[in-house]
Amino acid sequence: MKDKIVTIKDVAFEAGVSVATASRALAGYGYVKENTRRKVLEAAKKIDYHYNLVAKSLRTNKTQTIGYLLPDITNPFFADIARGIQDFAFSRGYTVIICNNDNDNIKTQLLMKMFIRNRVGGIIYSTPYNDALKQMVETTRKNGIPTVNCYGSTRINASDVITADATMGCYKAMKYLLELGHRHIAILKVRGSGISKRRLEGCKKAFTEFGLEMNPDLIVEADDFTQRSGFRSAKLLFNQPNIPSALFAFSEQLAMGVLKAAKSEGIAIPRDMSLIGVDDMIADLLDPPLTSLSIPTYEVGHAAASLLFDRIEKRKNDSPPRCMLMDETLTVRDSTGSLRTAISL
Amino acid sequence: MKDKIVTIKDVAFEAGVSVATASRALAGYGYVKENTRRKVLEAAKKIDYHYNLVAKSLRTNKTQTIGYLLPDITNPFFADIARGIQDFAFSRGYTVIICNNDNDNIKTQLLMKMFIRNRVGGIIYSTPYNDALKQMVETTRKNGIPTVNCYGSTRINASDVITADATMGCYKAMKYLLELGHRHIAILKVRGSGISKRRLEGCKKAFTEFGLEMNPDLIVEADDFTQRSGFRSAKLLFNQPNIPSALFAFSEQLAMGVLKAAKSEGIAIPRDMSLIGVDDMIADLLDPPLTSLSIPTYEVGHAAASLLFDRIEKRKNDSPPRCMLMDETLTVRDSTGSLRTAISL
DNA sequence: GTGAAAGCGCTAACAC
DNA sequence: GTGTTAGCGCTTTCAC
Repeated sequence: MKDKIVTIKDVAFEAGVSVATASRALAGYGYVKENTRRKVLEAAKKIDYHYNLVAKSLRTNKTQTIGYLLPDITNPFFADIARGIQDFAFSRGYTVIICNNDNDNIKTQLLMKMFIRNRVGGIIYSTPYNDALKQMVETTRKNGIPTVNCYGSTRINASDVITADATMGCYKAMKYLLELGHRHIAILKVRGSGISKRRLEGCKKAFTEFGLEMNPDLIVEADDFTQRSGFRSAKLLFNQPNIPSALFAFSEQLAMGVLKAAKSEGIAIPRDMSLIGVDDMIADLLDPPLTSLSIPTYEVGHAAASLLFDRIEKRKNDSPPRCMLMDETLTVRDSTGSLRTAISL
Repeated sequence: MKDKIVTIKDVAFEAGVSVATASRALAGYGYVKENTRRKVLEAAKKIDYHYNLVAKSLRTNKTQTIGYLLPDITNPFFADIARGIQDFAFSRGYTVIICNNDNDNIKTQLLMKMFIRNRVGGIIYSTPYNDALKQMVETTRKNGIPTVNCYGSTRINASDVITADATMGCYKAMKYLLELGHRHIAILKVRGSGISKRRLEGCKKAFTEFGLEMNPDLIVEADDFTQRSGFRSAKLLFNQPNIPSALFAFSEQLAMGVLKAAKSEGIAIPRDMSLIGVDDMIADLLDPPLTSLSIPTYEVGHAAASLLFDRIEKRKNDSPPRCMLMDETLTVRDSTGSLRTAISL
C-alpha cells in the first residue's frame, strides 16, 4: 500500500523490456512481438499499473476529452442529448465534461475557457449561438478546437450544426390534422423564436398542399415556451366566439398549459378539440396521453458527437461548416381525433 | 493563426520575467510583487495565452477533475444529483466527468478504470454497492482516490455515504395519513430493496406512536420500482373485498401505476382512496397532482461533493467513512384527503 | 521577490 | 522488433 506511483518504467523493468516497448505494448500501436506484448501486459497487471492519460495528453498535446455545454442537465431534453454524446464518445475512448450555463453569457464564457484550459479535443454546445458564444467559438477555433452546434440554431455559424428538421416535422403533424378533417386549426408559437418560425413554415406547407390557407387569427404568439405561457394564451383563445377544432402547440410545456386551460374551461380533449405537442418527453404520462411530435434527442446527441469526431480524428478541421438534419417523428396518442368526432357532439 | 502553442515560457518572455515568476503570477500563489503580477497577466492576455491544466496535472500529480458514476443521466432523479455535484465542483474549479453504467457491472468496472486512468481526484457513485463496485472502490482507494456513495445504500462500506433519511421521511408521511384519520393504509414496497425496508420501518414507527399496528395483509411487495409493477400490484389489491382508504407507494413510478389502476377500476383519488408517492419529480404534473415525499436530490449531490472535497483537499483520506443523512420533505397536493371525505360518500 | 533547473509519466523519432 | 533519449508545459525546491 505504498504511495509510490507505478509508472511505465516500473512495468518495463518488471517485464524486462525498455520503456519504449512497454509504451508500445500498453498503448497497442507500433510493432511489438505478440510474446513481448503479453509479457508487458502481465507485468502491468502484476504490479497494479494504471495507465496515466494525463501524461499521454501532455506528451501528445491532445486529450481524450470533449466538452458539452448545455443550459441545464436537469432538463430531460438535454439529458437525452447528453446521453447520446456520452455513448458515442465513450465508444471512442473519450470522456465528456458536461457544463451547465443556465443560459447565462458570463457562465458561457467561463466554461468555454475552462474547456480550453482542460485542452478538450472538441466542444458541443446546445445553447443559442449569440455574440458571447460566437466570440468563444472564435477563440476555440484559433486554438484548434472544433465545435458543433447541437440543436442550438440553424443560423449559419462557425460550427458544424446538427438539429432536427422542424419544418418537415411540423409539415407531417399538420398534414395529419388536415387528413383528420380539421381546418379550423390554431397554432401556438413563441414570439421571436427562430425555431417557431421554421415550424410555422412546415405548417403552412401542409396547408398549401391541401389548397388551403392558414387563418392568421389562429396563429397565437406566446411569450416563451413555458407552461404558464401556454395556459395564458389558451385561455385567451378559448374565450373567443368559437374554439378551433385542433391546436398545435410548439412545445410540450405549452401543450401542458393548454391542457390545463382546456380542463378549466370544460373543453374535453380530444372530443371538443384535438391537441398536438412537440418534444415528447412526458407526453405519454399526461391526461390524456398527448399526440406529439418527437425530437430524436438521443440520436441528435449521437450525431453531434459523430460530426465532432470527424473533425477531431480526421483532422479535417478546415473544411466548411456542415449542417445535418434529423427527422422528427409524429407519435399519435389519445389527444387527437378526426373532425367527425367533434361534429357529432 | 499560427499553430505554435503559446506556453508559459512565451508569457515570461513577453513580460520580461522568468518562467518561475510567470508561473507564480498565473497560478496566483507564492510571492510575486503586485506590479510584476500585473505585467505577467497583461502579457498573457496580449499573446492569447491559455493555461494548460494538463501540464499542471502531470507536474502536481493531481487533476482538477472528479468522476460521477450513475445509472443513467436521463433519469431526472440522478440528473438533479449530478447538477448538485457539478455546481459544487465548479465552485472549486473542478470539472466533473459523468459516466452512465446502466446498472451493468462490466461497465462499472470499465468506467472506474477510466476514472483512474484519467487520474480523477475523487469519485462519487449513485449505484448499488455490490461486489463489482466494492472491488473497484478498493482499487481506487489503493490509488489514493477517495469515493463517496451517494444515495447508493447506507450499508457500511468503504466510502463516505450520503443519503436521504428515508425512515424519517416515511415516518412523517405516515403520521400525516394517520392524522387525517386513515387506519386502513396500504404500503406498496419493493421486494428485497434495502431502502424499501427502511421506509417501512418509518411507517411502522408512526403506527406505533399512534398505539396501532400495521396490517401485514396491506403491505404489498412489488417486483421493482416501475410503473408496470405498481399497476399490477394495485390491480391485485383493488380486487380484494374492501380497498384501503389510503395507499403509500415507495416510488413515483409505482404511484403512477397505482393511479392508472385506480382510474381503470373507477376508484377516484382522493375521494375513494388517498395516495402518496415518493421522489416528487413530476408529481405536480399528474392527475390529480400527487402528494409526495420529496428527496432533496440537488442537495444530496451538493453534500456528496462537499464530503468528497473534504477528503480531496484536506487530505484526511484516512479517517473512517462517514454517513450523512438529508431530510426528506412531504409536499401535500391533491391526492390525499381526510378520512371523513371517504366516509361521507 | 525572482530565477535556474530538475523532472512529473509518457511518446516518438531515430538508431540499432 | 526493440532501445535510447529528448522533450510535452508546467511546478517547485533552492540559490541569490
